[in-house]
Amino acid sequence: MKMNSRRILLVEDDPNFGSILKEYLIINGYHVTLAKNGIEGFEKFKKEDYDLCLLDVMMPYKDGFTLAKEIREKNETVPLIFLTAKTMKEDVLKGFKLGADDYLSKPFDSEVLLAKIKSILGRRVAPAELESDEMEFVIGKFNLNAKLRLLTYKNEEPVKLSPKENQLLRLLALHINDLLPREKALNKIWRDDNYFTSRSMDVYIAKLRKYLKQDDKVEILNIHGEGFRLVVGA
Amino acid sequence: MKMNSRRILLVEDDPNFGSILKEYLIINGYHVTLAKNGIEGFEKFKKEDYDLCLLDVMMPYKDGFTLAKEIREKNETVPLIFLTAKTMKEDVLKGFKLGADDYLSKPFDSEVLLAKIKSILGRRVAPAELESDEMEFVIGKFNLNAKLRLLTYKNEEPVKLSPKENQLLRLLALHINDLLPREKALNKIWRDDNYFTSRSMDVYIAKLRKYLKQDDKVEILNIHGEGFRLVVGA
DNA sequence: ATTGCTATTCATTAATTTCTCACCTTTGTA
DNA sequence: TACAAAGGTGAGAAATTAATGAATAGCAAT
Repeated sequence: MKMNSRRILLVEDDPNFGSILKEYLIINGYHVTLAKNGIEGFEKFKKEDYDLCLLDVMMPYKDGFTLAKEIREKNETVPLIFLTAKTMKEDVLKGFKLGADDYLSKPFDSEVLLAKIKSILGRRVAPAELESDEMEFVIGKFNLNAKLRLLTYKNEEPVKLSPKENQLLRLLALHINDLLPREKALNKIWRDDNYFTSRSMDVYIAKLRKYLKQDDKVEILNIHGEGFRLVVGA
Repeated sequence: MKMNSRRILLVEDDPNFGSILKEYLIINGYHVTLAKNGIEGFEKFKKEDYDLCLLDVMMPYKDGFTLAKEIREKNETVPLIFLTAKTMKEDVLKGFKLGADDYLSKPFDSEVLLAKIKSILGRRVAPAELESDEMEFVIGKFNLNAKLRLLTYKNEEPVKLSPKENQLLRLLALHINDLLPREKALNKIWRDDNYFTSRSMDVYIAKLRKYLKQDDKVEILNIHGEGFRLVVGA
């Protein structure tokens, strides 16, 4: 499929419509979190970074506008698209005032929604991706270019890293000499946390250790039950 | 009221509707140029820079889509909003593919239009994101003249490139030695991003590699899952 | 209608990446 | 010490993504 994986927060109280829409968006390469009301929506929004929010307007407990206002307080720029049953002009204008990027009346065509999402995300510069956009690291005698996924030892030929190897090493480098909690890496890179993904991560640690073996000042230590630590000795 | 009088090109064949809309936008602080058909619209577009284009779809001589295509050839980023009487899904999708930022069905509410215009102009990104207009490149022993679409090796006869070949090679050259993300190329050149356009791009990469084969210091490398990299060796 | 160029689609094959599992070692703790 | 949980690692299988020739479709200008 696509590595696209922009994160979308979908807040929709109708469980049927919500899960169908969620599926549709997932099929089209997005990473979707579904919340079934405004309260839950705001909780999820605070927990993770999203590239776009799709908000139903009519919801119990907390309507889409109130939610939008709260989201705007936390984040000035995240694009918002409102979904609404009725097409009332006042509502539309209210939505735009809250910083909506678009407005769709239900029932709407899913392809049109997709086109709008693409249009909005397409012209964004940097998505709410990683905590830092640092892409070059010095790790002992190694040099990591995370953008090109190249690991270079001294002046030798660079080694090509796979996406996962690259992300993991970059994350370790961001925490250099410090603990990188297992859970954090699993959430950031695998976006999932179960027995198998955890083992998968161990496999990647093994691969990285093999790459880093050339410089014996550099090693990846395990902290039992906690995570890993990339250390660069004196 | 507003000191940053943004320029809007309005192309609308109905003179009544056109001038009313024009007035309305002017009252709201925009600088508006009205063209009464596609031909005239394109003439005006070439003459001046605009911040946004409002295009009627159904027009005599030259419809809004054709005009949009021509505008896109000149300018990859200017926001386009289509105005249309009929709301046909195919039309909407076609519009988005041409790089529409939005789509409004007549009759629409002028305040809604205004809100959308504000929304679109408000989130425009800084010039950093604006592509350079560089048209001549040195790529190892090759020379690319992107304006004339000619690729020359040393002093040999230039090879004529097709439009797509040319755009792709130019984009690679703009990112020379650096990553050109697949998605970026697909959005810029194909304005769409699906399995088939992606394969199509691969085909073009193959063609370019064939052209560039003469200089073995020049190659297009793939970064699996990310994109391509035009490298010029030492 | 025909030609010529351009672009897309398709079919294969190849390369890369990720996941899973088996079996072994280490660590923490009762 | 002994047991359970956590970690280390090699070896494929499974899935994804890319390379590329060839057929097909589109389109503008004879």
